[in-house]
Amino acid sequence: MTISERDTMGGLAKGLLVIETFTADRPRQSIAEVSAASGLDRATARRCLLTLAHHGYADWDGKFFTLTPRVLRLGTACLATMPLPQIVQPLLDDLSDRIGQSSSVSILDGAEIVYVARAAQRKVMSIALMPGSRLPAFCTSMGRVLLAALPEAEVREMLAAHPPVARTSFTRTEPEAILAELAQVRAQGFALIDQEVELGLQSVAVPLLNMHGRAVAALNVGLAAGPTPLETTAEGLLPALRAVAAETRAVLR
Amino acid sequence: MTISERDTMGGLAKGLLVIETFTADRPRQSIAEVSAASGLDRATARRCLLTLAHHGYADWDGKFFTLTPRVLRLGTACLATMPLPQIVQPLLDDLSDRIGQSSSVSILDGAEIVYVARAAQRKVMSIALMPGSRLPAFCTSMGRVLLAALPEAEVREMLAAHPPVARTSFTRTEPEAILAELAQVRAQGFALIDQEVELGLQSVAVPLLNMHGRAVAALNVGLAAGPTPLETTAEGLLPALRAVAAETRAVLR
DNA sequence: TCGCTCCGTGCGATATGTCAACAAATGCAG
DNA sequence: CTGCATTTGTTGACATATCGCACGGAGCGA
Repeated sequence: MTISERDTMGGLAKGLLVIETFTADRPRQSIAEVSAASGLDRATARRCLLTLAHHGYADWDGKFFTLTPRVLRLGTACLATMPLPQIVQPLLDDLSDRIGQSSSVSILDGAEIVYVARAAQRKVMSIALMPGSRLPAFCTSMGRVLLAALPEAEVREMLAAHPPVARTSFTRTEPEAILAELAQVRAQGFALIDQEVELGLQSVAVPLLNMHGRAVAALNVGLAAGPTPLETTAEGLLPALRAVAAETRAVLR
Repeated sequence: MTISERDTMGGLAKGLLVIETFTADRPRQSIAEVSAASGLDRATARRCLLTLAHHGYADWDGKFFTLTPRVLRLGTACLATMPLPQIVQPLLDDLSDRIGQSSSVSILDGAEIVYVARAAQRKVMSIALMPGSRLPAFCTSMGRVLLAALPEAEVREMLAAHPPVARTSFTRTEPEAILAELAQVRAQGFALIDQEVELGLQSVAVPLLNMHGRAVAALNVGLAAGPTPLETTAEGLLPALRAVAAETRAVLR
């Protein structure tokens, strides 16, 4: 059950590391840049890049490497293995249609939430969210719901390892304040976020439990901040959210 | 420029192959299953899987392996390196808003188109499309536009390598018919699809050219099939599509 | 020309793939 | 339930691939 150091392939891990060095800031990299970004030897980085290029995962103009859409296939191979998106997408579409707001489903990956399905309605967020998009867990409604399902010690560790960074003046960043919020979320069964991710954006999230009662994902709806208190608006939305959660429960494992 | 067999890492290629063996049909696989699906030796497949698990790309319950959302990060690393999605997303949002239909941008990857940005409006398609989703190029409006930009010999080869499969009774599958369509698309500068992907779904696409005049992507809008002839509806939509294409041209490389 | 950085390559040490053997698990027939 | 056949996971040994280091050469700016 435990993975011994002996039966693991360094080359594979290094190659994946190389892929991850490509970011929006560095879409085109030379061998030396990848080497610096990954900490690998230049010769090794070169072999990784050439391998990626040879198999169509990267393009090479003799100097710079770029990732190709072929790499996307890896990610979607993963999304495709999740039953969740397929199950919830129609429910999200329907939900968004009825309440007139964007709704999303995400799961937790470390200290981040990953969107796995989304029905966009009107645009309130400045950035486009899509399946695969990531946001920090600590300041999002879905993140709060998912963190609340974890042992407190684990969350404390996570916050220490990834110190919260404020995104707006509303963002709570002190670990103790966040843990207190989580306790409340745990008690009330939903999370409210008021402009902690982005100014003007509020949201409500509930956990999606599987058949064993474990929170495997979260469902939220976004709102444009208005004069109505968030609590009041949330009251109105929660039944619809809970209805979706109830519908999915039986089919999630 | 040419990649010699000597400077490639077998392990990396094999690991990526292993990741790609996970599909919607086979989300949970044992070592032997992966070995069979990838053609690798059981011992090798085991090492790949253990490596993936060790680095958080896979989960292991002692018997079956599953991919984790960590793998998604590879795909999004790739999406993030593309300037295209960020550039076109706001334009798509605006376009969809004005014409009241879903619009998307995709690029060509082999014989498939890959969605890189999308503004969903109402739901006409049975399956949810999202960035990263793939459809065959030969029967989609965006695919036709992108194939039309390729040398005919290349398309002919591609059609031979990936024989078209009919998705509806409207789908053209004979290579010659498709090539004829492509010639027309090339001549008129846009593509129309009438229920070749899915019954009840029509669409119009135009190429997005970069500053050098090369078609690097395609833009489309979907329509619910109705009594109005597709040509007529398309007439009305094309100016808006072309306006977006013109706006993006200067910034695409 | 010099100094610098970067790319490609040769080499010894090490990691790793392949193959075969083995043990445990599984399935099946009676 | 038993015995047998088959599949599966794991391990060991050996040949080979690959890593990381070091070096040489090319490009480039001063």
